[in-house]
Amino acid sequence: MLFLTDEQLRSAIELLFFAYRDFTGDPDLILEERGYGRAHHRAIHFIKHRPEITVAGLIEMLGVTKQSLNRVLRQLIEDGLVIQKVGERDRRQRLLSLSEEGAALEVLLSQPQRDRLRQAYTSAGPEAVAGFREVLHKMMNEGTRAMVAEKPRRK
Amino acid sequence: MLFLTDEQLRSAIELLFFAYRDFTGDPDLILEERGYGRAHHRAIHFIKHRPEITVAGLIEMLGVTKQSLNRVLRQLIEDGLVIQKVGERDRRQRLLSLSEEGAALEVLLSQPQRDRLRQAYTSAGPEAVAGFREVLHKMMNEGTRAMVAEKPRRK
DNA sequence: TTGGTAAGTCAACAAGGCTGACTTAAACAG
DNA sequence: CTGTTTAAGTCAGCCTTGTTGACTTACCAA
Repeated sequence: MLFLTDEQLRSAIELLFFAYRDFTGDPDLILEERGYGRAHHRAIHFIKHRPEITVAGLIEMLGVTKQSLNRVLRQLIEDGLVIQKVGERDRRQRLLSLSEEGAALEVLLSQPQRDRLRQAYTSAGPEAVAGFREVLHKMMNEGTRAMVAEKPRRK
Repeated sequence: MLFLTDEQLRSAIELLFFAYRDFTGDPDLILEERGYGRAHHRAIHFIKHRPEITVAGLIEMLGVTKQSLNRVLRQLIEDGLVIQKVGERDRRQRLLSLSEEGAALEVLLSQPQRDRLRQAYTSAGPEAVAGFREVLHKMMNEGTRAMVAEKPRRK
């Protein structure tokens, strides 16, 4: 298999490193203006796309500890970007969603990332995109795979 | 363009997040045993594949400050994994390369990542791989693109 | 000989991970 | 009803890895 040389694999490691670095670098300027970091961005992203997610659910998505998440979540709630609602089925739960202000920030933060992807996708074409998605999908751990929602969902 | 829906772009953001997380998670166990972190891994990777790189060159690749790199580089040199050689053309330069021990650790660290890629590549097939690489390439910033060496090189 | 450059270092700080211990409130099992 | 488990939140302390700023030493080059 010619496409599986050590050199191919090595350069894929670097491709991932550089592409991911540039990709995540985009929102940092906006975040910094508001005194937030990447951890805030990640929380905002998942709350946006999985409204009414529980704290435990968010912890699982992000793969961090409760204490680590709590630090950024507390700020976001205090600043009025994230809204907590007591669970109806289980009143111990706090269901999380974005306020209008929070949703606005999410759009602002993801805009440069979507622009970057759109440009790369357009230039590479649909078949390349399908391959891109397929490889990324197959790179994930078994348990992780289920976390990529193909359509927005609650939990 | 049907493949450029907002939903497609959003799920690509998550695909990248999860795939990259699992991908970089692999070597962490090995690193921890030796008291190293990801920063050490990155330095080792680039020194391995660009032997005789200068300190300034490495700083540029990694996109970190001299002080930040120095902390991990100092350890690696003290531990005998990285070797410094005074530059011949310019004696102010310190040319970096891995000792045998350092090279052995590099192999150990990159093994799970190569395994993961090989498995994903094999399962997805050559055309998907080509698309994967193309999109990643086009996602990078202009200036970053030149840093992915297609063949191992010095500098 | 002088000015710029490569490397290295010290100090201080911040973000964002972690563990461990503990509280409160609610759900659940018996 | 009682006791246990669970969801969330908090405090304290630690680590890694990034940052700025200031400064030294050695070397190159004009």
